Formats: sequence, C-alpha cells, structure tokens
Amino acid sequence: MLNTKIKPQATPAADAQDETIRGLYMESLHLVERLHRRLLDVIKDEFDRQGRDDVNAIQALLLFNIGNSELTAGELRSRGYYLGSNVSYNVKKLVDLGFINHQRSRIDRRSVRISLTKAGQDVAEVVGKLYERHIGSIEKVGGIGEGEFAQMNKLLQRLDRFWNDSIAYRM
Amino acid sequence: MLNTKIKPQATPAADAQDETIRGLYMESLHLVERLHRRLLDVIKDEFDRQGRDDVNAIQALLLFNIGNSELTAGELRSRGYYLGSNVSYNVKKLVDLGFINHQRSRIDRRSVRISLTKAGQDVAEVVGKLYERHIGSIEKVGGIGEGEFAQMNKLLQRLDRFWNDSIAYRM
DNA sequence: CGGTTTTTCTTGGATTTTTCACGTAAATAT
DNA sequence: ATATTTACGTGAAAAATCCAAGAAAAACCG
Repeated sequence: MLNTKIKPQATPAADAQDETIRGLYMESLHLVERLHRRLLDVIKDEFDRQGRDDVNAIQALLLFNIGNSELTAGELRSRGYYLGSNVSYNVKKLVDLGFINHQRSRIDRRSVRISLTKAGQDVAEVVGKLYERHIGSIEKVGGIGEGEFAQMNKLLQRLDRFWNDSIAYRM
Repeated sequence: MLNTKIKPQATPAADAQDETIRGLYMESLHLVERLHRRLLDVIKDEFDRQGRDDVNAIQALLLFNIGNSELTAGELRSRGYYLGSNVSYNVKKLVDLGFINHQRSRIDRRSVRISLTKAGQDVAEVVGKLYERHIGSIEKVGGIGEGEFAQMNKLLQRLDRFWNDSIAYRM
C-alpha cells in the first residue's frame, strides 16, 4: 500500500526496527477505526434486515449493554457503556422512544435509576442474538479461537493503557 | 445455511466453549470501541497541549492520512481515510479552514483533486510527530513489540473480515 | 448543627455534524 | 444520439455535541 522505502537514513539498526514498527502501528490505527465503524455497520445491517429503523446502532449498543442491569445515568459513562458526552441527552431520547425506564432513586434522590422497558429488551435481544450468531461461527468461519481472542484482547488492552498513560502522564 | 442452533441446550462441552468465547468476544467489542475513542482523545490532547483548537481530532486524522498524496474526494472514502458518509461536508470545511487545496481534475472534470496546504501539512506533522513518539516508546513502555503487533493486526483483520462477510453474505 | 462544597443530573441555546434526497455535470455504455 | 452511471455538490432537517448555568440532594467540616 504505502511505499515504505522512502526514508531518510538514521542509525541503521534502530531505524530499521522503528520502520517496521511504524508500519505495524499505522496499520493498527487504521484497523481500530475500521473495526469500530464495521461493528456499527453490522448492527445497523441487522436492524435493516428486520425492517426496523426506530433505533440506530449506537442506541442499540447502549441498550444491549444495559441489558438486565439497573444502573444510574452516571454509571453508563463510568462503565463505558456510553462513551460520548452528555448522557442525559441520550437517556432522554431513549426514554422518549420508550426503550428505557427512568426514575429517581429513593436512596440517593439525585441519581436516576435506568432500566430497559419491554421494547428496550427487544432491541437488546436483537443485538444479543446477532452476537450469538457471531460467537457460534467466529472460530470456524472467522478463524479466531479462544487463545487468539485472549491474545488479541491482551494486546488491545496494552495499547489502550499505553494511550491512556500517554495522556495521563503527558508523554 | 439455516444452521441456526438457536439457543437450546447444546452439548455441555460446546456450550462451555461458547461461553468462554462469549466473554472474550464481548471484551473485544468493548475494546474496539474504547480504543477508537482513546485514539481520538490522544490526538485531541496533543492539540490541546499545543494550544490549538482550530482542528478537531477527526480532521487532524484525515489530514494526516492525506499526507503528501494528491487524491480525489472519493478516494478519501475508498481508501478508508475518512469513514463517514459526508465527504463533501468535511472537505468543504477543511478548504474553508485553509487546510486543503481543492481543484477540479482536468482529466475527469467530475472529480476533485485534493492536497494539503502548508497549514494542512503542519497539522499532519503534529499528528506525525505524535505517532513518532508512540512508535519510539510503544515497545518498551507499552509492551507491544513487532511480533505482537503483527499478531494483533492479523487477528484484527480477521475480525474485520468476519464482520464484513457477515454483512455481505447475510450471515 | 448550619453553612459550604461536591456530586448527580437536567436544561437550554448555540454550534457542529450527519443524513437524505435530489440535482448537475461529466464520463461511459448501448 | 440516448441512456445510464459516476463523482460531487447542495440545502434542509434531524441528530449530536458543547458549554454554561442551575437545581436538588448528599457529604463534609468546624
């Protein structure tokens, strides 16, 4: 794809190694972006097939993540279920669409308990069944088995931590 | 192709295996989303440090991807440089901001050739230098070396392909 | 306690971005 | 020549984000 042979020469050994890592690193970046998009596409496609257009992929993902839990709006962020800003906006939308219940906690009346309505559970189930199909075929069709998943996740975690640290510790 | 073993009890062994894969698969999904966000955060942070707020992370990423190439608007999508649906909007924005040049091709006058202005190159360079720092420390600090990157990318590609096929072949 | 601070979430408005449907010009096919 | 396809542009509506302000409840503290 990209021509990697055009480069100024520095320390031969270190440079050659960096050069290799560079290509791999850039590839990882592209892959992360692509996969993120692709996952949303897969989910959107699933709802398209069902002829549903009342939820988008991000909402469906959020509803699936909530699942049977009952949590507060804040937890949606802290647990990484919803990574955007302005949780309220999305919660409000999903309440309006009838996918989640929304009521103030009696224990801590500042917070809001959130759970899925029947309609919300249906959405979560569509996503859940989609994932089940994936899980059932990813090993044979996709060529990713347990060991490979474990390895991949370990490395993704390292990358995540690396980036996290590079912000936190101003590297 | 309706090999839909929907849900009922399978053999204990297969079920247990699926159970393991399930956890790993779900973790992968979360990681992909998290990493996508984190990368944007890292880039945003870099521009914050420079006291710049005239480009956002997505734009910076796009400018970096364009680099020294001169390509058409359509190629931004086909090459995966910009994965959104509205190339025109973003291109227009970046032209207005003075980061890219924009002129009709003489060969095919429907298409538009795009390249970075000096200002655009500066943005790309900020991203490029950020990546260089990463590349220089990812192995020691992040614990991801060549072999591990290669392995990770291979698996990410498989996942990408799996998802792509699951849309294309209606699995 | 009473006062202060912090947490948790809501609201409103401005702005940005996305989506969609249609439009145009140029290239290509029949 | 006519029809079709391709590559982009446009404009309006919808969605999402950002930001600042604020309410209510809880936690803290002398």
